[in-house]
Amino acid sequence: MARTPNTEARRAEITRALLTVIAQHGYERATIQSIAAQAGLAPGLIHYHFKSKQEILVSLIEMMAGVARARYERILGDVADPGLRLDAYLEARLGTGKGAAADVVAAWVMIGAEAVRQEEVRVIYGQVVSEELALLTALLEDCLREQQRDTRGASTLAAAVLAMMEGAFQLSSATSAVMPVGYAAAAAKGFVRMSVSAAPMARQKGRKAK
Amino acid sequence: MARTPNTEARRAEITRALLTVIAQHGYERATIQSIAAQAGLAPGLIHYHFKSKQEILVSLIEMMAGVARARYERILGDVADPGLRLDAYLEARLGTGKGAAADVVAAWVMIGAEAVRQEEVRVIYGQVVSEELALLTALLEDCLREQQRDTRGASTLAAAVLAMMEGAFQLSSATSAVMPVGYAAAAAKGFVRMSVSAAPMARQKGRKAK
Amino acid sequence: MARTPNTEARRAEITRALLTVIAQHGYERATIQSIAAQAGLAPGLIHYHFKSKQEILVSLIEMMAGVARARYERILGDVADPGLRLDAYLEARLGTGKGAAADVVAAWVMIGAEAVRQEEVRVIYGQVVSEELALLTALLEDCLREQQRDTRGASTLAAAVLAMMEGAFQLSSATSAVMPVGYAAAAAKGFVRMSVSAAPMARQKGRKAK
Amino acid sequence: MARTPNTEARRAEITRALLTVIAQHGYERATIQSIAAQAGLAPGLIHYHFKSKQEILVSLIEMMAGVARARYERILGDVADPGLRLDAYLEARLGTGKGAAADVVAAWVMIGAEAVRQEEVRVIYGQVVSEELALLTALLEDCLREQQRDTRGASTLAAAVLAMMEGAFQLSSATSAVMPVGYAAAAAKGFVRMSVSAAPMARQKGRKAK
DNA sequence: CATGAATGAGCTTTCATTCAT
DNA sequence: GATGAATGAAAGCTCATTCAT
Repeated sequence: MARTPNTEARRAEITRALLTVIAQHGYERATIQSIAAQAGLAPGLIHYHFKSKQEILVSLIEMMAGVARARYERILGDVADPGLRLDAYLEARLGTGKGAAADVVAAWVMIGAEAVRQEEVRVIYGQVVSEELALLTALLEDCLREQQRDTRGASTLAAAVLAMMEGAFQLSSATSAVMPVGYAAAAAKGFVRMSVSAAPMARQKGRKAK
Repeated sequence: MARTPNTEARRAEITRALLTVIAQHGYERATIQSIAAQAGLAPGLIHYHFKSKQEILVSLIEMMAGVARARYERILGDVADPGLRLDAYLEARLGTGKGAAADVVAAWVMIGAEAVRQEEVRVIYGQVVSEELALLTALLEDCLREQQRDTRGASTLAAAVLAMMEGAFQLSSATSAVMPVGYAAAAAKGFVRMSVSAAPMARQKGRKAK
Repeated sequence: MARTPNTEARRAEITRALLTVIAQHGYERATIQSIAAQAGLAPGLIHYHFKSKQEILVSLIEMMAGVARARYERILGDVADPGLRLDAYLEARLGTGKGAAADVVAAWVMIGAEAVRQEEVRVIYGQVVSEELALLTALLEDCLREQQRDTRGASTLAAAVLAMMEGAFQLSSATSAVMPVGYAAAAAKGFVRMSVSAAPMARQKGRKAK
Repeated sequence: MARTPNTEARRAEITRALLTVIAQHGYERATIQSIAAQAGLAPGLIHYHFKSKQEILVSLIEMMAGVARARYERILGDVADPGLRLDAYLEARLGTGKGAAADVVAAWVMIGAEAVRQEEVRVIYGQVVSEELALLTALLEDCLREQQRDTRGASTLAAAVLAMMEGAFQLSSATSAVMPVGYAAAAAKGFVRMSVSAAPMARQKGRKAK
């Protein structure tokens, strides 16, 4: 008798539409009209499912974080060797498959810019970055530990790798043909490998440094 | 009754005002009114000196590029040793002095986002990035050459370092207290040093590789 | 499969919900959604039972008039003495029990404002006011007649008392702690008593003045 | 060289336009477009001179309060006798001259309704009502004192008279031809006169009751 | 050159009403 | 009867740009 709710599906559609539009025009220029057009919906419907435009943005960030999380779990579940796991991670993030997801990358860059000036976005963006940093730090610690090296530099190293990734996204989105193709994944892998090899050995008889 | 033309000075004032405003609010939200207020000028005067808001943005990018260029020439003029020159460069870009110029960094991040969606901005932004890439490549080649190493990987390495720099700007502007402090300069220096050391030796009697 | 029609009950629920919402937000801001929420019903149901939002307002005015009418009949039925009847009426309208019905008073004030600008509301509101005026006039005439006084000033006097009542509603709804507490009932009673006492005596042998 | 500011004049024009529109349509339906049209201005100009629609309303209330204040000072300055001053006041507020200012009365009624639901409006409205109450109380105290009567009931009496005035405004705006014409001024005068005469005498040898 | 008012298009958001289920 | 999604026409507000003074 009653109508079946479809809010979750609609919210997902609208969120996806924002991703597409934001990748091309940025958040400010992603008008409700354009989001609705992209989703094939009436403009008024957007605000039926979302209280504000900002809320769609929050939903998008959460969606992207969720997708990334799921992907890593899948990828990392298949590989046991720490070095290979790290390579797989970097490949997944920076590798050539990226071409298929240019709009995801561009959208992420736009979200990063929005985080600079909007408190609420900054908080959520910071959480996602934190999570990523923690994941990367853990992967690096595994590599270091395998080689009986001191793990204390892991988080700094992770931050540098994360910066390289974010910068690669930025430059690939904002410049055309300026940057050498495919440099990022190789460079990041090399950076990590060299850094791990250069890390000091853990103290012989000590337990893990706290 | 002849007036001293002050157009150039006014343009510079307005351009600097845009830098301040854009760092806080982004380009879209940097209204003519707010730029004028920041510069202490009447709103109507802005469009006397600039044809459009976009033109101020272009002027800002050029100003930032010019300032950077001047600074590097000064810094690099004092140092002869290639390794030290590179260190000086990275320190200047990523070092602790950056705190004093947080708004410059934030403005640059905003400009980068604007480049994603505006053709004209993208072109100029790309030129600046290209220049930076060329400078960094040259610095790296000097280092490699000094150690009789093959210089062919220089531009790829430069791209990776540039990405790390841009990413560090982004993350420092968009997150608070998420990233370890001061990681970027040290990491970039280490990355460069290791990469140079790991580069293959140039062929002994060969001419420069084409 | 025959359903028990519950339209009348539903209409009453919705009408009561409008009273609550209108008291807080006024008629314009009393959205269908908020009325439905207040009534615990689905939004779509409102327009099943009412053709338009305006129709709910009309229903509310009629309901309030009906409630008032029923109350007066009950109150006035118990008292025989004209002076006491008038006092009972004024007490019922302006007395301290009013606190319990602050939302009824506020809603009535909002309806009064709506009457200023909507022809249809004005007509119904005018009918209710007319009825009240007639009732009050009759009560006053009884008092005057009991003291063998001329009843011709009754309707003017009634109008003044009605104005005082409406104004007291307005001021109690729109100001906090500005007006002395409980002034209205006492003042109105005093006004009426003095006015009745001051009215000229009816001509001895005359029939009732028409 | 510079353009002469005309903001104050424009603000006054816009405020006057709101008065006219609000009298006909209420505050909610007084759209920026309609206010601009009434004032003969471009819609965008409204928000150049006022930050928000609400701010125009505040300006209107202040203007009305100012006008009333000025009028009373003029009227009351000419008359010395307390009883005549009170009559002059009531005549000015409720008398037949009111017809010329029907829109002022209607606007005031609409503002009163707005005060019920908007905190900010309620505060300002309350201040104006307070002022009026104080003025009326002072006038009444003068009358009572002249007759050596106790002045303690003045503020309650003033409140009742004020309520009668506000109610008369309401009923004259919201009903057509329901209320007897011109009842209000006469009734209020009578009410006041009787009340003053009925007030207890001040204690013989006492100084003025505090 | 300088000023500040003026313009109008476009934005997000609200909402009465309709309708498929 | 009942539900909740869908629609589209405003609404208030912002703002780059223009222009009279």
